[in-house]
Amino acid sequence: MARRKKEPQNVHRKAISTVAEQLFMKKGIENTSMNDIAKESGYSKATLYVYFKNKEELVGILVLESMQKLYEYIRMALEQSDSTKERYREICQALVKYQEEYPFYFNMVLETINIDFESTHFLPEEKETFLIGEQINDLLANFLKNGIASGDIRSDMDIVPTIFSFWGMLSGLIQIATNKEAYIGQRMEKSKMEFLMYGFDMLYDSIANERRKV
Amino acid sequence: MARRKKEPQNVHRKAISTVAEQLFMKKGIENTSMNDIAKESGYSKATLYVYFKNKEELVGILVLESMQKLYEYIRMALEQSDSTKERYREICQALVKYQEEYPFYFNMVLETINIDFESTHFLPEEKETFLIGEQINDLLANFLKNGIASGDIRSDMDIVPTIFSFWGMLSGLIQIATNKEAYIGQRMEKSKMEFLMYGFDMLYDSIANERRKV
Amino acid sequence: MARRKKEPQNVHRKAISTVAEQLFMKKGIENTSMNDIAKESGYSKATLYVYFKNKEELVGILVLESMQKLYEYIRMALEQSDSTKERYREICQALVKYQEEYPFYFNMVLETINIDFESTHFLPEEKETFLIGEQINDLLANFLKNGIASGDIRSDMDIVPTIFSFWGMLSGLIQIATNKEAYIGQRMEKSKMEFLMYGFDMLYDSIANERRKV
Amino acid sequence: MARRKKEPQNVHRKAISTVAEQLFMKKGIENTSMNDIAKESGYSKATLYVYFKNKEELVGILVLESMQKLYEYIRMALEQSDSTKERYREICQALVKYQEEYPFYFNMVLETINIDFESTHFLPEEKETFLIGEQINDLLANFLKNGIASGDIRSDMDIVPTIFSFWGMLSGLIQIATNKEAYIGQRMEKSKMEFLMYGFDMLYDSIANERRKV
DNA sequence: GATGAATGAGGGTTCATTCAT
DNA sequence: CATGAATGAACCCTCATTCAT
Repeated sequence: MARRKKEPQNVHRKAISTVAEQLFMKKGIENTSMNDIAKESGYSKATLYVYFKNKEELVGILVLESMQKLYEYIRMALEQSDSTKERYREICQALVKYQEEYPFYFNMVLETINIDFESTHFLPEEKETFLIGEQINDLLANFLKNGIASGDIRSDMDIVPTIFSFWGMLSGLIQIATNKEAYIGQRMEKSKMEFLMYGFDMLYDSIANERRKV
Repeated sequence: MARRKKEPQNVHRKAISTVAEQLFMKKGIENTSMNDIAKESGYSKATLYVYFKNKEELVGILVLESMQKLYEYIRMALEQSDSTKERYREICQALVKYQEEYPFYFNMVLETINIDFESTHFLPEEKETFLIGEQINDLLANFLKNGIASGDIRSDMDIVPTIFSFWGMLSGLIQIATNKEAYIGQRMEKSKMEFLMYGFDMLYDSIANERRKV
Repeated sequence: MARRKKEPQNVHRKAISTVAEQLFMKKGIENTSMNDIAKESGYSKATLYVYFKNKEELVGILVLESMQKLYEYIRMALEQSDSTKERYREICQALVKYQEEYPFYFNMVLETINIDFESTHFLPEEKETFLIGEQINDLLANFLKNGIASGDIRSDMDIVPTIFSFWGMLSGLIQIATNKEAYIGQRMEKSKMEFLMYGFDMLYDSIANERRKV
Repeated sequence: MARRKKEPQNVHRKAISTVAEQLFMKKGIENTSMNDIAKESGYSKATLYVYFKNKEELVGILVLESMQKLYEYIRMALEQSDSTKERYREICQALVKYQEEYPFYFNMVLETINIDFESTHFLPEEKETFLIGEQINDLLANFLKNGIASGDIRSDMDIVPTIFSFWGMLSGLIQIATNKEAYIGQRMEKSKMEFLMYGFDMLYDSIANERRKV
C-alpha cells in the first residue's frame, strides 16, 4: 500500500469504521477479525490501531453511531404526523429501518450493553450510548404522554414500564420477522412487512383507548 | 438383543452432552471449548468427535433437547387451569423458566436457527428441532382457539400470525427484562418479575375480548 | 512435519526444552520466541502449548532443572576433598561450571526469582526452585560450620548472612569475569580463569582464620 | 554565534532523555516504548528519531550519564574522609546510591556493555562510557594505592584485578540485597542495609592489613 | 526541523479438528 | 472403540522504525 495523503483523522476513522460496519453486517462482529477489516479497508492491521484503541472501541463507536441514527429516525418519525396511531406506526417503521441498516447493533442494544451502575469501568462511548438511549426513551415517553392527553392512549399506562415493554416487544417482533422471513412467507403467506404490520397493530391495541373495530 | 450393542452409544452421547450443557450454561457457548468439554467429561478430545460430528452438532442436539423441555413446560402450563387468562400466564411463566434454564439457547431459537426451505443442507437435529417447534406452535394454536371459543379472546385474531407475534414479543420482553434487570430495578423500582407481569398483562390486553378494568 | 511416533510425554517435553535451552543460551530468553522454538524443534507452535502451559512454564522448568544441576555440582564439589580451602575452591568451580552451562538462569536465579511470601501466586516450579535453593543453602551452611569446627574458618562469621554474601559476591565476580573477559585479558593479562582464581582467593581471605602467607 | 544555533539541539535531547530516564525508572527499559516516551515528552514519535538514532542510542546516552554520576559519587566519597576504612565505606554507599537511582543501568554496566576491542562498531557514547569507566577505575586504583601506602591495605594486592574483583563482588552483593530484600528480612532478620554492611565489612577484611577484632 | 501517517514483522496464545494406532 | 499426539489457521495486539511533507 502506498502511503496515504495527509487527510484529517476523521477521514481515516470513517473509512475504517465504514468497512468494519459492512463486514460486521456480512459476517457478524465476532466473525470479523481486525485482519479482515485491515485487508478490506486497504490499511495495515497496525494502522487500525492508530485510529482505534482496540476492536472494542471500534465496535463501541459503531454502536454509538447507530444509536444516534436511531434517535434521528424516531425524532423524525414523531414529526411525521399528529395522529397518535400514525405516529406509532412511524416509530415502528423507524425501528424496522434501523434494524435493516444495523442488524447486529440491534441485538447488541438489547443484549449486551449493560450500564453497570456500580462500576465506573465503562468506555466514553458506552456512556454516550447510554445517554442517547435515555434521550430515545424521553422521545417515547413524550409520545405516550401526548397520546394519553389526547385520549388516544389508555390513561392507566405506567409510562416507564410501558416504554421498556415496547422496546422488548417491538424488537423481539422485528427480530423474529427478520430471522424467520422465509418461514413466515410459507406458513402464513404474508410478507415480512405484512406480518410486522399485523404485530404492530396487535400491540397498539394493548395501549389504545379505543379498540379497533372488529 | 442386537439393539443392546447400540445402547452404549447413547450413554456416551448423553454423558458428553450433559457436561457440555453445564459448561455452556456456566460460561456461554462461545467460551466453552471442546477441550473444556473433554476435560470435564473425562473423555478425550478425539472421542468427542466419535460421538458428535463437530461442535455444531453438539450444540444442535442441546438446542433440540431444550426445545423438547420447552414443549413439556408449555404442555404442562396448559393443563394447569381452564381459565384462559390463567393459562396465558402459565405459558408466560413457562417461557421465563425456559430462558432461565437455557439462557443461551433462548437466543438461538429466535436468532440463529433458520430452516432454509430451499436448502437441503440441514442436520437431522435441525429438522427435529423444527418439528418440535411446530408442535409448540400447535399447542399455542389450540390455546388461542379455545380462548376464542370460550369468548375470552377476540375472534378476529389470525391464529398463525398471532402465535408468531407472541413468540417474538414475549421473548423480546423476557430478554430485555433479563439483560436490563439492574436498570429496570433502578429506573422503575420494579423487580424483573414485576416488570414482566406488567408486560405480559399488557400484551394480553391486545388479544382479550374484555379489557382489564382500569 | 510428519506426525510423530507415539513416545512418552517426557520425550517431547525434553526435546522441546532442550531446544529452548539452546536458543535461550544463544539469543537470550526475551529474544527467543515460541515461534523460534517451534521452528528449531520441528514441532508446530501449537504443539508447544500441548506440552507446556505457556512460555513462563517452559522457562520455569528450565530454571528448575538448572538449579537441580547446580545442587548436584555443589554436592559433588563438597565430596571432592576434606580440606576446607580445597572444598571452597571446588564450590567456586561448580559455580563457574554452572554459569557456563546456564548463563541466563544464572542471572535469573539472582535477579528475577523472588519468592513473595505474602502472595500465593507462584507456580509449582517456582516453589520447587525455591526449595532446591534452600537445599543449596543448607549445603553451604554445612560447609561453613565444618570449616569453623575445624578451625579453618573464623568463628565469628554469621552463617546465613555469610552464605548470602557469598552468593552475591561470587556470582557478581563470575559475571564480570564472563562479560569482560576480553577487557580483562587486555588490561591485566590474565585469563578469565586466572582472574577468577585471584578473586576467589581474595574472598576466601575474608573468612579464613589464617591469612595466606604474603 | 554560529554555535547558538546548535544549542536547541541539546535542549531537546535533554528534554527527551529526561523523560526517558523517568520512564525507564518506573517501568524498566524493555517495558518503555518509544511511544510512551513520545507521549510523555510531548514530542512526536518521529521527532524522537531526529534527536536519537534509535532507542539503543537513547539508552546508551542515559547509561553514559549515569556513569558520569557514578563517577561523581565515587569522587565525592573519596573526599569524605582520610581513613581508609571510612573511604571504603563511602565508596560502598556511593554504589548503593547509584543502584537505587539507576537500577536498570546498574545491571547493564556489568552485563551488557562490552567494549569489543576487535570491533570498530561501537557508538560514540559507548566509547565515552568506557572512558568514564576507566576514570572510575583510576579513582579506585588511587584509593587502593593510598591504602597500601598508609599501611591499611595489604601490600600484596594486585591493583587491577582487585579493582575488578571489587566491582563484581560489590555489585553482586548489592544486587542480591536488592532483589532478595524480603527474603533477607525474613531469613536473617536484617534490613537490606544491615545485610549490606555485613557484606561490605566482610569484603574489606580480605584486603585489610589488620583484621577486625573478633 | 518537526511530524502525521503508516507499517512489516512479530508477540504469545487458543481452538476445532484430524489421523494413526 | 478410544485416544494421544499434533497442527494450521486464526486471534488481538504492540513495537521500533520510516518517509513524504
